[in-house]
Amino acid sequence: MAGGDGRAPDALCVEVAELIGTVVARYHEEYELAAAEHALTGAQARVLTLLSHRPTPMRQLARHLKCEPSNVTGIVDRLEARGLVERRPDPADRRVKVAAATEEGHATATRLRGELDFAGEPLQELTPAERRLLRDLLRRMLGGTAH
Amino acid sequence: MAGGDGRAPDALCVEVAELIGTVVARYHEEYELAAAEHALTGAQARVLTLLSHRPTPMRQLARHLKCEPSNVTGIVDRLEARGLVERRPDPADRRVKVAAATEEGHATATRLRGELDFAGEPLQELTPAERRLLRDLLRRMLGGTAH
DNA sequence: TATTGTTATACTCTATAACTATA
DNA sequence: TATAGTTATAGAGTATAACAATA
Repeated sequence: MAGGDGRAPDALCVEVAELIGTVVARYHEEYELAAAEHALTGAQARVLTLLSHRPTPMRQLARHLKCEPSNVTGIVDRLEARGLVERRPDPADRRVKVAAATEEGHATATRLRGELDFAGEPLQELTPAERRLLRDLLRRMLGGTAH
Repeated sequence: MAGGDGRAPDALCVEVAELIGTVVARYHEEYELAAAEHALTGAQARVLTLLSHRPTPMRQLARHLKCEPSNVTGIVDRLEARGLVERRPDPADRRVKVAAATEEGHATATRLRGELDFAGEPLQELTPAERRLLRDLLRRMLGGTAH
């Protein structure tokens, strides 16, 4: 951490950190709001979004969400009860269950994606050149591990 | 939202949106991790941080957290049980209870703050001029409502 | 009457541990 | 024996509704 190794806390860094905090807060607000409009929780919306990209075994889903596999059981249960997701067997390994979005699940995910385009509106405030600048700065900040 | 009003989804905007998503995810990871090191949940850490700035009535705390007042009762209960927070009467209105960090609460909040300096490390990747650039871009993006 | 805080209730998310069926 | 998924359990956060004390 900055300031934890003897450097004085830099006012500019603090301000940027606060701005990022604001971005994070607003991102979450919009995410939860958009999910709620489809009667989904944040966790359910995240799983549905993942599954709308590709069918995924339960275990792998847990790794993506960085939570225990037992949690995924419940989340997928609730999505399945609403007909948005289904469990399919894996022909190659009968232990594995592959969660996949149903047709209705895909439709919901698509509508969700449109509403979840957090950065879309704020980014209209910037010119294309500024967006490229922002992209490059964020890339540098996040280092090689991003993407 | 971009693309929701007829505009074609812009690859650059999508990329920036994904980068921001990465920032948000990393921010939360670090926040929860730092909180957990003090055996605090995210919500408890947020309340303790708020109270370390200033004592706050329960109702106002709920508004800050954007949740129902009944939730705050439980969070403050658990912080109070650990001696990090206390409830004080408001001399001006006997209905009000003012939650305040204890001495130990302030100490914990201070240690937490050092570890929570999310942007500190990543920002070291940027030059001071780049940091100013990033600050200005974020300010423009967030518009007048930030801060 | 309106407001503050709490209680009671129900649901979701979370981790841990034990279980089953496969491998 | 190891792995994939589930169940059981317990704790925490959340919203809703009803309540007591105070304004």
